[in-house]
Amino acid sequence: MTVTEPSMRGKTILVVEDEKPIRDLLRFSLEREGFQVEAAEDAAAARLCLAEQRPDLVLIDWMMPVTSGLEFARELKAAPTFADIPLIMLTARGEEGDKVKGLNIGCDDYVTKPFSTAELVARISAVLRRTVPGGSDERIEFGGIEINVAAQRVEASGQSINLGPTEYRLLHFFTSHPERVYSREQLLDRIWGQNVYIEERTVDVHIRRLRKALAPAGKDNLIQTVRGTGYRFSATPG
Amino acid sequence: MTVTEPSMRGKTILVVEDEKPIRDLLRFSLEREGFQVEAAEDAAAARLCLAEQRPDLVLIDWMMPVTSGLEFARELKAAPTFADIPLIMLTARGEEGDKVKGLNIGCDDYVTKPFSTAELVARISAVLRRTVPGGSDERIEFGGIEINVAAQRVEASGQSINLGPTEYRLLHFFTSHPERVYSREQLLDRIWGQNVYIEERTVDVHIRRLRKALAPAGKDNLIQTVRGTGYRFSATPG
DNA sequence: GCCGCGCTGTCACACCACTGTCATACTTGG
DNA sequence: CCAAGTATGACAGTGGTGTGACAGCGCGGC
Repeated sequence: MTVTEPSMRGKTILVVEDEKPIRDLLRFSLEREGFQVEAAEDAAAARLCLAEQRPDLVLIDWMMPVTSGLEFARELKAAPTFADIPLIMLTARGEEGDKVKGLNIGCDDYVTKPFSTAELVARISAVLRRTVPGGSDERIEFGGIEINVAAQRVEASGQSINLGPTEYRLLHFFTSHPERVYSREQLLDRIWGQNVYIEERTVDVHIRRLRKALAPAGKDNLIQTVRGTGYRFSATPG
Repeated sequence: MTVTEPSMRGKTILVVEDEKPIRDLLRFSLEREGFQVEAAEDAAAARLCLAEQRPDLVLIDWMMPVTSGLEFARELKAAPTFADIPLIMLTARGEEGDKVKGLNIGCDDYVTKPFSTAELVARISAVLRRTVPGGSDERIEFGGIEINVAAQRVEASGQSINLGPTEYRLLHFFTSHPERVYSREQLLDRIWGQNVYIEERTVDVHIRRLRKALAPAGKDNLIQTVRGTGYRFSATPG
């Protein structure tokens, strides 16, 4: 029985799990649902997979030797290239809840062991569904700003723009979602990650840093403030 | 005490629940948090509500006579107009299969009964938070005024209109409820939110500000004064 | 190890758009 | 023409936003 809808089929999932039986179970269940599965037994192997192919979702076991799942998750979220890949963690019962949430990584969901494969698949589908299609494009252009995603390089009005990781991700998000208002809260969710506890005003600061970086190219006015709501990236002024 | 942040205030929630006590409890708890609540006791009534007003979120009880919650959820997600409205299901404890089916249909979260209202509100807020306004490029048009909900932008007669937050909400309300008189009190309730102590005359002032903003486009006459009653938004003069 | 550097999140302060209220002028219906 | 209802302009307070500064952190070089 395959409950997964067509849009999920062919999505690649990277499974990071040290115990072989569980790893095999996961691979079996997920492949039966039509997912493409890459499996890694530790963080090192996972890094190799990531270098080779960008998965659509990463599934990480909380308990792992050498580099723990938490550390690896943090590592992923710190890397601008991978930070926007959705993340699901496998935790043992009892580790869940406040303890996990307090740890400030931005993962998208938790599944507690023991889990039913049906629930796991359902949650994976749910996360993938709300993850917007864009992301792994080679090149993005909007309003005279050009982003070379592979090289993580930004150009505006012919000149090259130097950005910190967060500002890069902000701009990347904006250029792929223009002409829409986003609240500070939504920006935190989508750029810093879900379940991350950061002051809303911090968004303002990064907006300002991004504007400052875009100013020399005269592109800072693309970021518009919508008072009482949030920010909007748009080509038309006003 | 209201824990809900301002951005949530005024959001409309459609509650579909057949048992009256629970329905009343939900209405009470949600309204206390500043949500606008529409309640329906079965799928048929819910369809009526949907036809009249588009809610920001739908809360469906799993167990319902005639059309089950699952069926109704599926129906919603199949309709292009409503598919992007976030959905939360109320399920009985232990029905893990329900959870899975729900998530597979595309519902955004589920809450198991018995639930604490605090948890319910938290989950509703979480879902609303990550929902972008105007999910499917929603556009409202009336009498030559065009509102781009996603971008929170207004155009009239080709020119762009700049509005403050309150005027925007006013216009948004009017364009989605045209050809009908609203008293100052009703407008205060629906735009400022209930339980707010504000002079009724204040409505006049904001009406005037909105008219002023629409005047350059010649659209200020769409807002009509109904002496002794309130205001009406209408295309036909008089 | 120690240092310097870049990046991050937070704060305090300043500014100004927006808000709610009032006083006054105007309109309407009886 | 009067009384009640509404439009309008002005105004002070509020709160949302811009901005510079700063301490903590991770990292690479020395």
